[in-house]
Amino acid sequence: MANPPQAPRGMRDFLPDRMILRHHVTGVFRGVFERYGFEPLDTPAVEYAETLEGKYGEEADKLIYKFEDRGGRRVGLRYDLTVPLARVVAQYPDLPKPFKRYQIAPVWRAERPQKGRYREFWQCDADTVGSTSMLADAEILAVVYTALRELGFPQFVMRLNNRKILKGVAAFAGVPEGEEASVLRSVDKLDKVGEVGVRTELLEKGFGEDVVGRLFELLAPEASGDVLARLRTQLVDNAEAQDGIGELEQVREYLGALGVPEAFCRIDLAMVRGLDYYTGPIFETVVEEPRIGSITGGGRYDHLIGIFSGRDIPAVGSTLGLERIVDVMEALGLFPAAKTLTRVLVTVFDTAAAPESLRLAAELRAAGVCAEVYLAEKGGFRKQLAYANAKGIPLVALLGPDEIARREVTLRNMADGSQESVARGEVVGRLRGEVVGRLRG
RNA sequence: GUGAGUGUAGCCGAGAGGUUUAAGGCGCCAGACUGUGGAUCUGGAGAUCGGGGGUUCGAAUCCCCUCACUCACCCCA
Repeated sequence: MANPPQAPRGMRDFLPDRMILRHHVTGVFRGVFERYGFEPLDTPAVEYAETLEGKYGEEADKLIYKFEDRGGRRVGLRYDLTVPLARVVAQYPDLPKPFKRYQIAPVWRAERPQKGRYREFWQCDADTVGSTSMLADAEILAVVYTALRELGFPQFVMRLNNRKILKGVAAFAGVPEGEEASVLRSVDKLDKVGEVGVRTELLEKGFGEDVVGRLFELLAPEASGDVLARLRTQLVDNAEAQDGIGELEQVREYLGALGVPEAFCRIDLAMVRGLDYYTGPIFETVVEEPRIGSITGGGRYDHLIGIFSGRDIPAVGSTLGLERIVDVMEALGLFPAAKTLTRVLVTVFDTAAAPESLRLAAELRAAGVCAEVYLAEKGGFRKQLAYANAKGIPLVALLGPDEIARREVTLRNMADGSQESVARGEVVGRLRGEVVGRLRG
């Protein structure tokens, strides 16, 4: 083993026990997406490089996996699911609008791997294309809320902000033209490094005391009262900011009507999001424990599709980060223990008895029960029970010469070792309740 | 891309230049228990100490390079 085989850096294998958890999560997401009327879409892992480039921002562009195909064409692995969606919408102009799609698929980023961040990871996106209404934005947030709640998350915070407000804040503070992004990047770290940390960083970047001071006049967390009402008066002269404030007020109202409790949302003026293409409301979800960064992220991007089609089409959406969500759920113990989906192991006593075992397994499967046959004609029940135990299969159907002669099956419960004899004809009826298509809680 | 740390059997992990023919635990295999798992006992297999080069009479132990992993920065799910 001079050169042990391994998966590429930052990319991982998912063994069955892991895949069961991931399927559980994506299954819940798919159900929620479809319940809200989003339809499935898939796109290639590879896009032409020019499709991907110049959409995310200067820093992010460097993290796109790029290479040449056999024909010398510059291509790249998709960096997210939003840009491919924009491409699709531009390419198929006849899609009825609003177009609501979801996509659950891997994306790639050539970053240095770290806690909660991988080079290959899955995003679960829901986006609405063709509506400028805040109904669409609120719906996206409701989808995120519903999905996380359905997974069993007891608490999380969806942070809301608006790019239009951020622009207004920068203007109010007197941030020089073209320096807004730099300022906002620092502001984004507020919850991480604190006000002092952000002030220090901004001063180090060369911004004046007055600029930084005015910035924090606006960013000051509320002692009481309403952030948006306060901003209304502070940014009274900035039409765009007023617009953004109005949007958030509307989102807030709709969210209430959609049944999303206020405790799960927070207007957070210091939340920025890194991607360039956002134009209006932006959102992300964080959990207190464990600290792992955001588990969802999204926002409105009214000009992205126009880059491809020449005609702007408004859009809004959010992504749910599969690996981070799985990581958090594990840390929180939100997964029921399950190493396998198989509910019953049917034993094979010997060559002569094997057909009986196969017949039983076939009947169980036809009834929808996940059933496995032990794949050897010898070895004894000892080995077969040890196998069931190791795999975590909860039930074993023992089928030896005695049972076959008596037209019975011995059902053994692996959890407590209890056994009972069941008439051969009643076994399937007895186990029908064991139908499983997914992880059970 | 920048910085720091780690790398010893499938996994965890002692050893820190010379009785190391490299502990121990988990797991694995076999037997006690030839129709019954998870407990216990006994025995067994499995490592040229990430890879390459160097220093030395002697290297898992020191130096250099390289690869991988972890953490932080940047950025982000």
